[in-house]
Amino acid sequence: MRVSRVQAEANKQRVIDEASRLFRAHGYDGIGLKDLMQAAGLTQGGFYKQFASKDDLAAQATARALAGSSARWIELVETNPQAPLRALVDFYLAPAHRDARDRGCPLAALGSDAPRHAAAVNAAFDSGIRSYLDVVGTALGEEGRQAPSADAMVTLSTMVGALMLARMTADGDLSDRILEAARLRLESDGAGGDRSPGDSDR
Amino acid sequence: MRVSRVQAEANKQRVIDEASRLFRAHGYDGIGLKDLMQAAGLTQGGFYKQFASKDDLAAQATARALAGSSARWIELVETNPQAPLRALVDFYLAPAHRDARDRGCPLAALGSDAPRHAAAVNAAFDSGIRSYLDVVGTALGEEGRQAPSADAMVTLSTMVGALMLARMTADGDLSDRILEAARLRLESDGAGGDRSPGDSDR
DNA sequence: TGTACATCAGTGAACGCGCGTTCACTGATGTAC
DNA sequence: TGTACATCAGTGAACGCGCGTTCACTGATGTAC
Repeated sequence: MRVSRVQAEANKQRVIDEASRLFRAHGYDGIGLKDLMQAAGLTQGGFYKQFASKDDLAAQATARALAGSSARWIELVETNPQAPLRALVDFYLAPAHRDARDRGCPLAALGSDAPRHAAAVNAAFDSGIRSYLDVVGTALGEEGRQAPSADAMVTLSTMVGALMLARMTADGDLSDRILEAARLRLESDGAGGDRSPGDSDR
Repeated sequence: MRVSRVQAEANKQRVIDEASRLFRAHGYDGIGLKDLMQAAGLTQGGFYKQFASKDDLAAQATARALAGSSARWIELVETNPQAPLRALVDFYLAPAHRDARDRGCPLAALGSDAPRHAAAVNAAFDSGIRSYLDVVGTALGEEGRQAPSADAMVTLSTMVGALMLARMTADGDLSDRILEAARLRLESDGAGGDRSPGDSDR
C-alpha cells in the first residue's frame, strides 16, 4: 500500500519526533525499532525504507531533540530581555523539567550514553553543546563573541550537572534542594555577569 | 570443580570489581554477562551462583564504584589540607579523568542511565551523591553540617556537568576549555569559601 | 483528460544472533565420624 | 590423623526471547503517452 510522497515524508518526520522522545525516556538501547515505529503508527518492516540503520535514526533523533531544545532556549531568552538568564535557569532547573526526561534537555537525558555511540550521534551532541553555549552567552549579556566564553561553559556545566544530579537522587527533597541551590547561584552570577547599572539581583 | 570458600569469595569480588569498570566503560546495557564473567577469568554459567540477576550485579558494582570514588576524594582532601578543594577539582576536571571513563566518576559515566534502572542501583547513586556532597563540604571548609550545603551542591553540579560536557564534545579543544573554565571558577570559589578569618563566599 | 504500467512506502513474516537465565554435571572442598 | 561422603563453585551447553535487519509481497501513487 504505497503512500503519497508527502505522506511518506510526514511519516518519516513523525518517526524522528517520536524517537527523539522515546530515546530520551529509555536510552538508545532501551527501546527497540518495533516500539519506535509503533509510536509513529507504523510497523517495524518499513523502517529501512526511511533509515539506514538504528544508529542513523539515533543520530537524526538526537539532532532534532537538541535543535528543539535550543530553539526553546532562544525563545526564552528573546522573550525575557530584562532577565534572560533567569528565564533560562528557572525553566531548566524546575522540578517540571526534571520530571519530564522525554521532553527535556537531551544532554541530561542521554549525556552519558553519547560517547558510546555512532560518530553521527556524537556530532549532534557537539553541535548541540555549541548552540547552548551560544544562547547562554547571549543570556549572560556577552556581545561580539567569536568562541564560547568560559562563563557560558561554567554556567552550562552547572545547569546540566544539577539537573542530572537531581534526577539521580532517590530522595525528592534533596533533589529539589539541588535544583534550588544551582538556580540561586546562577541567577546571582547572572546579575554579576550581566552586569552593572542596576540590573537584576538574586 | 569446587573451589574453596575463600577462593569463591575472592572470585565474586573480582567479578564486582571488573563489572564496576566495564559498566562504566560500556553502560549497563552495553556489556553482557559472558564478557563480565570472562573479565574476571570465569565462565558465564557460574554467574547465578554468586548473583541473583544482572541487576543485582549492577547494583553491587555501582555501589563499589561509588565507594571507591568517594574514598579517593576523601584521600585527596585529607592529603591536601591546605587546599583540599583545589586538589579535588584538579583531579576531577583533568583530561586524564575525562579520558578514563572506566576508572572515573560513576556519576559522570552512568548518570543518565541511573534513573532507568533497578531501585538498588538508584539507591547506590543516592548514597554516592551524599558521600560526595559530604566530601565537597569538607573541602569547602564547612564545619558541623547536618545536611549537605547549597555550596557543596552547586560545586558538585559544576564538577559533574563539566566532566560530562567535556566527554560529549567531539572537539578536543572545546573539551579542554570546558574543563579548564570549570576548574578555574571552582578554585576561585574555593578561595572565597575556604579561607580568610570568617568563612564567606563570593 | 484518460488509460496502462512502473514505482515504491508500508506490511508481516522470517532470519540469525546475542542476550539473560537455567540446568545437568564435575570434582575439589568441607564435614562427620 | 584418616576415611567416606555430602556439598556446592564452577563448567559448558541449552533454553526462550527480543533484538536489528532482510525480504517477498501488496496496492495506491506517480508517470508516460
